[in-house]
Amino acid sequence: MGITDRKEREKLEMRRLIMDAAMDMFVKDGYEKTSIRNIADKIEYSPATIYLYYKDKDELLWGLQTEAFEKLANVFREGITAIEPIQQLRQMAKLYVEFGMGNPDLYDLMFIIRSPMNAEKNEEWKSGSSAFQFLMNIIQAAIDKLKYENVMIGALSCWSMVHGLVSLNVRGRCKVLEVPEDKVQDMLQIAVDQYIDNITR
Amino acid sequence: MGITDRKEREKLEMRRLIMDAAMDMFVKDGYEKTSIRNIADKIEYSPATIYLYYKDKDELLWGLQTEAFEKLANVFREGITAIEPIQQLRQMAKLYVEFGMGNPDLYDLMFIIRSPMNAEKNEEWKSGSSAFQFLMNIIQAAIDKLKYENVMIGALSCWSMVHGLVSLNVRGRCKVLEVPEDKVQDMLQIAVDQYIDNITR
DNA sequence: CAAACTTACTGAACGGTGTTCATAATTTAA
DNA sequence: TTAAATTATGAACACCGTTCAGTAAGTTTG
Repeated sequence: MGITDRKEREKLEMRRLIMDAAMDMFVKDGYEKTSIRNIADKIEYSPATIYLYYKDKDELLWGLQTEAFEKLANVFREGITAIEPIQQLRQMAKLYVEFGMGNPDLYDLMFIIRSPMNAEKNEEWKSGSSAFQFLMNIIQAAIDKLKYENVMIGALSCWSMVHGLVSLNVRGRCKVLEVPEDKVQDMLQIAVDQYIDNITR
Repeated sequence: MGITDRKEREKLEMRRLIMDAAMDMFVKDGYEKTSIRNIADKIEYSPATIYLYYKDKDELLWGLQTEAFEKLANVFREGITAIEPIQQLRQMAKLYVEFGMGNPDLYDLMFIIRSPMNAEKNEEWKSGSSAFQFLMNIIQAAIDKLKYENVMIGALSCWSMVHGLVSLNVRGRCKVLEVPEDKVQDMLQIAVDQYIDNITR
């Protein structure tokens, strides 16, 4: 039955149409402007139609999040060129911070916003998991040269450090430093480098 | 003129009434349930009345944030008993994490939510600043025993570490660890302790 | 004391949000 | 061609923050 196949295809195309419009708006106009109604407007469908393809907004955001993680994965794939694990860790940390500072809305979606973490609880946040696994692998490979005793706690610590720096910045808490914007950016990189210095034996 | 004084008093009382109701709801029911309309309901006034005492919701949240910082300051005042600066840092970090994990909604307000950071930009986030200053003082006092070269970068690093741990948790990103809830809590403390070990000479 | 003025408060509305559902339009099957 | 199934939507619901004309209360003045 070819019709069923076409229907299947059309369903996927519609989902793509919605996803792409949503991602566009998200990257260009940020989270706040990305409402179901606005997305519907953009693709010239009724808001109700979107609900035929996505259960609710959370599910849609969860889809966006997954794509955002693919973006970050690509950044890592292309940017981590070193062979030496410690160097890899350095590159990874730098790329992470750059990604976060350069795509604050996507970063929000991936690591800060509460919403999409509620959708499909049993999908286990697969996209995020694999990024974390990637970090764990690097730390595992470098464990002899690191002061960490436990790979998972090490990975968590690394991640927390860079996430802490990025998220405090993204959410405007670095005002307390009373230091100009670009100076803060430098401080972040210094802090990251210093951190890796401190955890290497 | 006694009347003007009374009016002044009544104005302050009304602001307190609103603040208290808002704080109550925030702590008890979280951010989402705390709407202007709900607060108005609780204090048995019209929503419009609240706007006679607070310019907008941001200003109200900013007030809540300030009070939350006072709470945290009290936690520090009572909980930091050590004399030795490194020990003080240890205590502070522990208290910070406990506070964040124990009061996730307040933590949100103080360090994650975007809203109240827009209100009154020139007030310079005084409440947050003094908490950071407090951290800087401790690090300054311990600088000889720390691997930091710069007090501010050191303080930023410390803060980022604990904030990273807490905020990843509060926002449900620690699911990737695939480890039970209480185990994560332990890992946090280990990570914090380890971090302080790593930055001490 | 009554009238004029000032202040405090509110109901109703505006434009926005996510979401649902009966109904209409279209496509497929008989 | 007609009946059945799918797909799309308009209108509504219940929220949200916010504004503003109008009312009610308190204060000052004649």
